[in-house]
Amino acid sequence: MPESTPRRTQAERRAATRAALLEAAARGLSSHGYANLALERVARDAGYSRGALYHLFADKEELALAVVDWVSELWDSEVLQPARAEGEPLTSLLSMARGHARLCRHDVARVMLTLEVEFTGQDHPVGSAIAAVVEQLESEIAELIAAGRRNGSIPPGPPQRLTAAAFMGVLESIGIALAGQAPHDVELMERAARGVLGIAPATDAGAPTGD
Amino acid sequence: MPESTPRRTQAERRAATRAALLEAAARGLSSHGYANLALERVARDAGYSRGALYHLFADKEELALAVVDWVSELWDSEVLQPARAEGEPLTSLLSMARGHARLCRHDVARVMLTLEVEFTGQDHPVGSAIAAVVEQLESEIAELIAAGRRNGSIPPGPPQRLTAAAFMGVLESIGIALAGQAPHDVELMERAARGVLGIAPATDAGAPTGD
DNA sequence: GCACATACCTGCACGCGTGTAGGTAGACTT
DNA sequence: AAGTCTACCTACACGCGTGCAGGTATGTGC
Repeated sequence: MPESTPRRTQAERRAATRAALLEAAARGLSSHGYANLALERVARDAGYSRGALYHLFADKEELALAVVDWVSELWDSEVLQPARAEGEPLTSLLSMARGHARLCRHDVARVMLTLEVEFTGQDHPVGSAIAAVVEQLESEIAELIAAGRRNGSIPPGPPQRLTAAAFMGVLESIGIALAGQAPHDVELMERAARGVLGIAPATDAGAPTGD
Repeated sequence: MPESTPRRTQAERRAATRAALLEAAARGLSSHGYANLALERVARDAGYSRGALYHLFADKEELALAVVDWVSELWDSEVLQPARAEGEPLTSLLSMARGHARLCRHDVARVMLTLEVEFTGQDHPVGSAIAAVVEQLESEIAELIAAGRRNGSIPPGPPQRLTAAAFMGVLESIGIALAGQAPHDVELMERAARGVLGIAPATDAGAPTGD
């Protein structure tokens, strides 16, 4: 939003509008996808007109790529880094699952899923961008799985790449299935994560049983 | 495809073209989504022109609804019915997981995921249609979970509706993650399914370990 | 075999969305 | 304080896709 313009420097204005547009674009992409997203809506949503948008971004594609970049960095700092801080591979993976569950409340994570689904099969720059991000994440996951299998905390199973892909998919799907839910989600996310890894569920006796 | 027209009755022609258009539309929806799907492409893909399409379907919406119906019935006969044939709830659920893994090779299952993602949040007739289908499936899954928990084959856990939603999500995500893969997918699908249900992995010793 | 119905096609009007050009008001330079 | 630069807006041209109307050819009832 352009606020009441209390005498700001140009750089500040630029950064502020850019951020507002990026956030609006992220929300738009998350719920409407790329092709079905009208830039008029994005700009209007952020409190500007399409002119401002085209002044800050070359075209629709560049805007989407910026969003992908932003989301990717968010995921990296909010989920990946904390997970890496854990020493043990399995603990790292479960930490990722919990972190992702938290992130999904801001519906930012939905952007990834939406774009991934929309572009799989095509070869569009935006599609390649999220594909690259996902690929990167899956590599990291695959390595953790390998390490966990080596030190015995994760039992053997299907090939690492496949398992990693499944792990990633589970994170995404459960994330959207439970977006904006009660803290149950963290437990469900962990159960599912353990499942793909082939690990027996944590011995929880006090879990709620019905609905 | 219109074939070399070896003297067919009108009903036959109608049915044949309708089927061809439906299949092409399903493929199109699966890879391009609804909004981004050009009917010219669909018709051309099926070997006809847009005129034929508008002759058999009132508009784009009706076509999409027909596809949803078709896919829903396919899922029902190929996955749900066999699963229901099993007596035990847990066995039924795992059967569903395996059946879905098989179906995903025909990329028909992708249609559901694509449309679901595209329309969540909107209130478009097509969105409501797949939402209804998914809702129906989740109900069925929830009941199976409840039954399994009652007879002790499935341990207690988060509320049934949530668990069912997660189960469904896992089916979809793993389905697309492994579309067109080797038979590993069935095992991975089962592991993940067991995971959301909170069940210890099957004691498999002979599974491949690396990639 | 003639009139009719139906499968299917081509051409047109309209809406919507992107990208661009030209204009205004506020910020930086000297 | 005058000139320039930049954030931002409005207005237009263009492409693309949907839906419809009018046409041809092929099956169907009498």
